[in-house]
Amino acid sequence: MEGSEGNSDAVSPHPWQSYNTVYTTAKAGMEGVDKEKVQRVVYEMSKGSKYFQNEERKEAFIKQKIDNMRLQFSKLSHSDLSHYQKVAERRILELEASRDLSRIWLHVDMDAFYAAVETLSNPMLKGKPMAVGSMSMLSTANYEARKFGVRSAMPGFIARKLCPELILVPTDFKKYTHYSDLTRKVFQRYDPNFIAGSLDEAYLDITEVCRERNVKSEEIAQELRDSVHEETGLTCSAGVASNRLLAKVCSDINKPNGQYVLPNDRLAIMTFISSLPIRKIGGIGKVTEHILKEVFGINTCEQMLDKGSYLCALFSQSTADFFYSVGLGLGKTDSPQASFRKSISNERTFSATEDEVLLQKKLDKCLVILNHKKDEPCKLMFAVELAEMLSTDMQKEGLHGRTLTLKLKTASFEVRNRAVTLQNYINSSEDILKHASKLLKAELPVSVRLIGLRVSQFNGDKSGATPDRTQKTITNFITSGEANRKKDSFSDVTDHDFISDIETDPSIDVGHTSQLDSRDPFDGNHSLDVNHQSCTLWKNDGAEKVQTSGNDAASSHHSACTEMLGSTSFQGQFEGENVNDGSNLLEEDRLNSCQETTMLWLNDYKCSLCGIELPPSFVEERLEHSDFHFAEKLQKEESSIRQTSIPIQSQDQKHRINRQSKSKKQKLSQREGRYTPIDYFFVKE
DNA sequence: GCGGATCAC
DNA sequence: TATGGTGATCCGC
Repeated sequence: MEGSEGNSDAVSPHPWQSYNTVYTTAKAGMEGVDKEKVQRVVYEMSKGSKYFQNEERKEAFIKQKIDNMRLQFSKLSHSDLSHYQKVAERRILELEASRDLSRIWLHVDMDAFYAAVETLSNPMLKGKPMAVGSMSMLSTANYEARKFGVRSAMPGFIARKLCPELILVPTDFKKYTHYSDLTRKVFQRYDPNFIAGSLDEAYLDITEVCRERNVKSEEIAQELRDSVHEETGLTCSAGVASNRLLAKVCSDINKPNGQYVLPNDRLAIMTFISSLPIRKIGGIGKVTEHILKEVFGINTCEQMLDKGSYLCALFSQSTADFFYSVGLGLGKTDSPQASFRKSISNERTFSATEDEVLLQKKLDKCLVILNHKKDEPCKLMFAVELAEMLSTDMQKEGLHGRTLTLKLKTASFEVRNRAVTLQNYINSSEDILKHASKLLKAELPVSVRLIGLRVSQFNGDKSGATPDRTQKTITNFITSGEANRKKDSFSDVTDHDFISDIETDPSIDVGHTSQLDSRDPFDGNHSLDVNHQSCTLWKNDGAEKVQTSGNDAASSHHSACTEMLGSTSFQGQFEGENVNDGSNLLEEDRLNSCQETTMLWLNDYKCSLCGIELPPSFVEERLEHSDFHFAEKLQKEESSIRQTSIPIQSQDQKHRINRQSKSKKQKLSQREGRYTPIDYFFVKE
């Protein structure tokens, strides 16, 4: 399958057309963009990269999924179809009966928020194409830049190709938080229980305001937007509708600096929904859109109802319900009290470009900490750092969890998760590290570009023990909005189970509105964002105290961590390293490494390759250091071979990856690969 | 309970 | 040179 893709690449005169990126989907500010050109540039810049290859792999997987569904689809008999037709009709009627037109929801969305804030603080940027982020990743772009096809989540180096004049501004999260706070003070005046979706958007139930002041929702929206502009200097867009799903769609319609009101009228809603592309709906992303289009020919929300019988035939009930509710324009209308986090995590991608000197400094620090930390192997450095950061974060919120998940992203962008559920609840860095190490060691050797740790199943989280709370009738399901499958869908879970945790945590006020999503996803310095990681109360001004108190500590901790993290050479260690766990399996590697060592150390303490000095007593450390050079050497050789490698080899790699991720047995066979000499390093991912 | 995938921001 | 981080949910085992 991958081979045929390669062929079509060579044959097709426009190969970029088949490279499906998310960058050309219709979004605000993308009108009039030469999509063909954007597609071509993105393709040209990506072609051949590890990232690109992984995208192709995923694409092939989705195609297979689509083929499978088509097959299932074609197998449906007439009697099947008539049966499903009845089921669908009944379901749709039930959902229709749950329609609630009594509330008025407003969705506010700041226009190009980060970019707009940066322009406020530096007026020189005004009118020029600009984006916030780095050469690796953009968080947002202003409207001048969007004209060139520059988009959020696009790597900066591709954006520069599309728009050579593009100005890149690094993220400054403190600034965005400050302005976000200002906007929220305005929101609060209209709905004290507003839902902060992220730093730059919020949902407000303006039913009461409209009623009390006897004003139209349209005027409220205009007034709110004017207030936001007056108090921040920033523009925003708003959408008003009978539920949150529709309000969100509406806020996008007249963006930027505009608004759209959809009346609380069934006919108006059905008309509005009828021609709406499904991709506009929150929860329907690239893949779902693709599947629905390719398998059922569904492009608009209305068609969700037309093809209702197929949907309930091939999807689960909850998924089909979601699709139907989209077709009917139904959404959440309730005001959730609070939502509690269900997991906490920490992950880091290692930069591939690392200065040699910097690298050495890191290694030195590694050794210091290594010594301090007793016997922790050097290559678990990343895990050490992550565990410490995670533990710190957990302690800030008084969280204890019993499930630990290790996330790895290999050099070929394949993502793997490995989890354990423990008897006891943990939150110390030592405990986290102990179990993370086990999980990690079981995966070695592997070349990784990212490591992540996540803890879930918190002490006091009884959601699994009270399934009756989440088991609802179909009517409840829709009216409470769970059919939307969106993040606060469990907001109706009562909070009595969490009280013990909350009360012991000084940083959390009872009755708070949580903002789990407020962390800046793109900010390299995101650790600064302590306040948004914990639950913040917007009903109280006390939240601000929490913010400032956490920042400094996190900041200094972070800077120490970033210096530690991220180097190609360390990645190499994950491949060629020798874990000091006494395992016989590893002994051979260790011997090899010792031979290297004797060649390496001058007068028993000075490295002949880089000059670092490690006292004779630092036996383990010197061994690790040797491994480092050894891995480095291997990697250099590997990359030089890869540069001249032929496509067949990468095919081979893919097969190995696929096999290996299939079962645990395969993982064992991979481990046996340790006995294979050098060329082993060239074929694994 | 685990792991892969999808989605949002 | 170079394609992120955090959290949630669903599905199939």
